[in-house]
Amino acid sequence: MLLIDVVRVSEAVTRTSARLGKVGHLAELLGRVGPDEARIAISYLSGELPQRQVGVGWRSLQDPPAPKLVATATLTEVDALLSRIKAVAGQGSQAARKDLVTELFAGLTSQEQAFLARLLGGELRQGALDGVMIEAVAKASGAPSADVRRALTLRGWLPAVGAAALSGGVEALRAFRLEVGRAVAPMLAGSAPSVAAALEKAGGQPVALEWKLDGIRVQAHRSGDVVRVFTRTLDEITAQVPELAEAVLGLPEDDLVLDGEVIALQPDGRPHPFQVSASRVASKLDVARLREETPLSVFFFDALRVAAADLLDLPYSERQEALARTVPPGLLTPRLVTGDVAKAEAFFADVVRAGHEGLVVKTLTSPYAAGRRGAGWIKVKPRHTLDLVVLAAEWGHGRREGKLSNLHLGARDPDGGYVMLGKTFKGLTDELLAWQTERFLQIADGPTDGWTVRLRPELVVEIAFDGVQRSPRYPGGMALRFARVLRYRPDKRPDEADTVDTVRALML
DNA sequence: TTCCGACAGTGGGGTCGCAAT
DNA sequence: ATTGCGACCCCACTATCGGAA
Repeated sequence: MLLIDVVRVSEAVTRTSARLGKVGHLAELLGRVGPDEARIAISYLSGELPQRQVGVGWRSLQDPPAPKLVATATLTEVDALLSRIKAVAGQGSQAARKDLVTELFAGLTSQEQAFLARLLGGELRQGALDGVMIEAVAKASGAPSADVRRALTLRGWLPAVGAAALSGGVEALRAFRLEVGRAVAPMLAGSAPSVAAALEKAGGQPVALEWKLDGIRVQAHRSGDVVRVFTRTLDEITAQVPELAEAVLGLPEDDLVLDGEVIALQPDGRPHPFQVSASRVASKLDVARLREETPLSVFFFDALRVAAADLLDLPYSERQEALARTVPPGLLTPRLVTGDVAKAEAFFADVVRAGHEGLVVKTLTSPYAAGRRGAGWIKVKPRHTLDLVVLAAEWGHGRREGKLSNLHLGARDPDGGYVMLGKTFKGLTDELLAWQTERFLQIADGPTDGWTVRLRPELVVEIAFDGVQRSPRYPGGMALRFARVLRYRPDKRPDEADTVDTVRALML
């Protein structure tokens, strides 16, 4: 199959707004792709590369070579070249990699070049990723989408699942099993604004409340004396977290898959800032020294496999029993089972007082349904707010083209002026985007680089955020974590906005 | 007919490792 | 030594579609 066939389908999918229409276009193509190329086609059309990353980003694609006029490149050829680029990028020379990128793009028409550039940049933007592709694979193969989804949970990679479905149908899908040593797609949580709201979502039944630790999600696999550890995106980090391997090897079972969180704790048990945990887990050099300085702790909260028995389909309460039989209390995430709102709120106050992030509320009956947010797990975190001044705004991309979107936020400096604390584009409705674009252009001030529009500091906006973190980037040395717009405050003047001192107090 | 769950899109700050400057 | 880039860790929120109620 030619690359251009895939590009044409991608363009048709982009033009179609109805989800079922997108599925139809994708399924039609999957119906005529050969078995060797199914994996590649599914990968490209769900917005990823079979190689995952190849070390080529938007910057490397700034000056593409002259395009060809006739499309002749096959999927197999393009895939092989990308594999070579990945291999070269892994062993050094930027120049060699650049030559291969040029060779690849020189063999493509401008239409194909544009597609591949977006694919490499991770910005396909055709309105279809895994969710839509699952339906397309189901339609093209004749298998129920539930079987496709289930196989994806266990295998963690849709192109492999899709290729199996297209060649072997539902039988092939049902042959996928949890395999120790290969990561499972992790179960994700939705969110609620308060503990009471989370309990209500759970339907008034007793629920489990678990401490939410602000570290790195880990999935630990043990087979005999071999332990492997994976992140939420299924990347392996075994070498970076030796503490975790040792902890798992100390357990009485040797055929295990556990779900948990690693976090750097201070000697008094309070958590380090998230940056410290993230830095520790990301560092690959001199891990032995780093673990002396910043040891990691692990807390497990779920068991997917214990003593060679798969537990994913069991209700959460039964997985908990298996977990408690296998893992000593010191390695378990603190939890409380209750249906009582007052008790739940007291537990929430406990976790916040201990310096942790919040709670995850879990229904006792839900199976381990990977990849779907909001089903059985709901996170609750405390929310801070500040009234800040809009200092500038940036023009948006994609569906926000032509709208001023990303706000630069400033706190008032009591000595005069404003100190920038970060940016946000979150929480804006289309109506608000339209309003602020018009309003900002009235108060635009000073030169623009064509991207950022500086504003007279006149508008006050109420911002919600999760916390204040140290920042090397901003002049005040601090930045807001996960800032989002709640509403504009036309009732407030800029000289009534919150001050940098208020923000600094929140960081301590 | 209305409601609501799932999905895609739009980007945020911080950090590491690597190659080039 | 510093800088630019790619990748990935954490993530909130809105709009939309289409099946469920």
